[in-house]
Amino acid sequence: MNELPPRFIFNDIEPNWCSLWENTNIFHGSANPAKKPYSIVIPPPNVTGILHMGHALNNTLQDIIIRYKRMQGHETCWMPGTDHAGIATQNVVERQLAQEGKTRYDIGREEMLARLWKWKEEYGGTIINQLKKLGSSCDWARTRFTMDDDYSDAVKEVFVRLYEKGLIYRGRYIINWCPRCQTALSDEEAEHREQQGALYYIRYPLKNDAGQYVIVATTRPETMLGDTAVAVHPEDPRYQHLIGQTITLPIIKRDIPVVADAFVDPAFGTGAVKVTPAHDPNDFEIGTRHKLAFVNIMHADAVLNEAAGDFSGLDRFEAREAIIETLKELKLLEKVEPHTHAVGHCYRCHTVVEPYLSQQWFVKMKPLAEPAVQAVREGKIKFTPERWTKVYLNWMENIRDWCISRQIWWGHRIPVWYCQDCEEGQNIIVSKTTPASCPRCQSSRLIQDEDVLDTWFSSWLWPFATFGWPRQGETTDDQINEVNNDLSFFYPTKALFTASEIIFFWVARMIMAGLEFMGEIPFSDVYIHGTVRDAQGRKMSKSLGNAIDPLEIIKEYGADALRFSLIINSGQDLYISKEKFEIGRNFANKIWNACRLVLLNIPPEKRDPEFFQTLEKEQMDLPSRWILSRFYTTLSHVSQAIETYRFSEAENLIYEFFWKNYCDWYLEINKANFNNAGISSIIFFILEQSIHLIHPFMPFVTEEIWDQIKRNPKPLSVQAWPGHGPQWEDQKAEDDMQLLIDLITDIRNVRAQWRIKPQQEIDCFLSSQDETQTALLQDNASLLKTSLKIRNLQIAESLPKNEGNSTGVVKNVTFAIPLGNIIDVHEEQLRLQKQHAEIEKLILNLTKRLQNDSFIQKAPADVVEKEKNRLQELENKQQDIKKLLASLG
RNA sequence: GGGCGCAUAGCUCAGCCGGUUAGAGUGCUGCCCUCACAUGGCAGAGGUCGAAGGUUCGAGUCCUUCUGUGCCCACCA
Repeated sequence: MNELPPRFIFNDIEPNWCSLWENTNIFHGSANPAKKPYSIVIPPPNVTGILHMGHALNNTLQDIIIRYKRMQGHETCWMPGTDHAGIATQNVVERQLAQEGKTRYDIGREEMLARLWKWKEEYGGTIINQLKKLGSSCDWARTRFTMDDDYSDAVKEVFVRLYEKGLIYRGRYIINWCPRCQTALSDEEAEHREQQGALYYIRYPLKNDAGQYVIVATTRPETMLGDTAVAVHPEDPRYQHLIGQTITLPIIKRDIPVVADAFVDPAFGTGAVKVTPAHDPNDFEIGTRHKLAFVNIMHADAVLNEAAGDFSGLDRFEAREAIIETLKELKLLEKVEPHTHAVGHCYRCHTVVEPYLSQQWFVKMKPLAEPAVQAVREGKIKFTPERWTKVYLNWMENIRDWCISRQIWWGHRIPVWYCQDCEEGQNIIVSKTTPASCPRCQSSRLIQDEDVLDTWFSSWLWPFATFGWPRQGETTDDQINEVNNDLSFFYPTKALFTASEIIFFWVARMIMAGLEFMGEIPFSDVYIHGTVRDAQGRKMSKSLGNAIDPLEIIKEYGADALRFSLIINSGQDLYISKEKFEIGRNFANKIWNACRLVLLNIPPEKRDPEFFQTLEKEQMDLPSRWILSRFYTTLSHVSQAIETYRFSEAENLIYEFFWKNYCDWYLEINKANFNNAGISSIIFFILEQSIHLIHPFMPFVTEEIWDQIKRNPKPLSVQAWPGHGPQWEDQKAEDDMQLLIDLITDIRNVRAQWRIKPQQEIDCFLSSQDETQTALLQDNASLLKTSLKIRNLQIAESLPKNEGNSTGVVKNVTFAIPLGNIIDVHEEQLRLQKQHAEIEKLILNLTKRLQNDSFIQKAPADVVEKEKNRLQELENKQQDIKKLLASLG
């Protein structure tokens, strides 16, 4: 045991535990009717992902609770895996291609998919390995990918079922289009950011009234090339005469009508709106209502097309400039006002998205949302913190249809075929497998839809597709049976941990899918943790260069340090700088060194954590009764905190107990008492139990210590959580010990004040009017003597005459330290006077309160009682201080 | 434009149901390299709990308004 180093060498130790845990498969869970299930599913990181602080926080939280539940004897399963991340992954491989000077169209779909899979095989495991380094106790053997064969099967099954139910439809609508990725995006995938733009006021001349014009205002003047009407509010008095008139659209010279539509807000701009049905969602509505023409002026890459006349070939932003110039020349630009507005950006490549008219597949959301709203309203699913409930409900109640088709190649291809020999609109075949012929006309000229599904259309099945759905019940072979058991055993899962940004993308949709396909909620608790930011409050990002790499922290401070530090700061959003991780590093080191002290002083044959339990509690000394009480109250508070998802509080309790109680007091007091069988039994017991308590938070250092202790061949990860010990909880012991601690602290203060050398011994007189207190002091005389380096300790009814004593009062105990001529009487007086004044103030306030009839009548009796006792105590103390002052002369 | 947070020691934050003298970490000051740990020990200084009202016997804690700050949602072109 002598080779235990004085530092916790995490770099050597952590990888060993990672591989041992994984190789022994101890985190594997399977249907086990003898135990209660506890399951969570990981929010699958993108295969393109590399571990950032958000992942580290998210996964540490999950690991804490799953380790805790595992130790409590649940059959646990933490399902790991990755998400194929359609657009993100395709972008990565497209960038590789670009270096070869190629695009995906150059190499074709098949070759591109081959490259994508190759990339996935090569790099897709990166983040999983990084999660392992964190200590995540996932059921690694189960690791799933959202494009695994059976997972794809689930996705197709879902598409077919929804289609057959009439909840999936195809249609031409305005969607968010990313001109760079050249695909449709859902509303959630368009991130709106405030931007400084301009509002352009343009004159639109009336056709039959030379010189007259209407002024319209727009932020995107280039879209005027696609205008097919001008709209005004039907009751706007300014424009009554215009309704039904014709306008000649400048530049393009198209005749367009003025229509009346209640959508128009008369207060905004000029109250007249240009209508571009093919390039704006509202205009699309107006266009539909008034049967206007839909003129698309852009190619898929946002370059203007032939419909733009002279401007065709220009990019949309170039066209904007050109149009403005032209309008100026034509004297049709009335004015330009600065205008800030929210502009949508692609959440993957940050290009400004274009509202674009195209044919896409949609999911009708209202019918799915209703039960999902219900489940949350009825409290079947609870959000923590609770306030996110409202955010969820608000979104769900205003939910819009979900555009699920993407014009990319990496993903689940839409299971739809079009018959070339059937009429448009009647030619759709939806099928899980490739159909041989058209069921209507038997033609075999079928073409599969080119598009793939939104990545989230597979992610939303994660809680049950990962457990084998939908093969459940389809066959009876043994392997499938096991799958079936897993699904019914582990579904629904218990808790979901994620960040607030993901509520709409994923959480809400999983709830809908769970209810729709499993008939049951996917999880009962949703824990929303804070965002990790840098010290200035900015989001951590690679482009800002302010990111702290969790892997760097693991290398420098250890995974335990990373985990502990993140969690202790996780009460709200986290503002992280490197120094924040020192607390975890220092604590891990402290635990390690406490272990060294204990192991170096108690040889293996003498390690007996059961021995003390054969002793009568009354025979134990105060510090022992105190530390046992502290341990068991801490244990129950920590358990409670974890159960209610108050993780930072749990860590605070542990930190306080282990460091401040166990190390600073119990071990310090008993350093010389290792040969006492009772004491060393307790020292060992508390150490051993503490590492159980700490293990979910800091698995590596505790596992290593457990290994050093060698009490049981199985890893600490699968040991039992400590049982409760109400018989050891002892408030009296805690109070008594606190008195001694306060007394010792005060006397040390005196030593420090008068510059008494640490090694110098002193004499000390103690006195108390209270018999039980006197007894307490006498019983613990040796503790006081060693803690304070006291040569002669005298406990008497009164203090000796003051001849150069420094004195003080703690509760009802007075003390005097004879120091002779080093005492400056004046300073000593000042110190006591200051104390006296403080107490005077307290007494005054308290007396006032106790004299208030309302307080006596209305406050609870125990509060009044407490206050009375406190007043009594303060008055005694004041008397004591007066005496001490008098003795100074 | 709506909605939601946050504001407590120099800094970062705890403070659950309103009830003793508001806590911790870090930083700062002083003393200690005492044979587990200087990533340590002991002791200390430091707060009118953002502002103003209100409810209450009693408010950091509940209510209202305001100020500052952060986030989310939204089809005012």
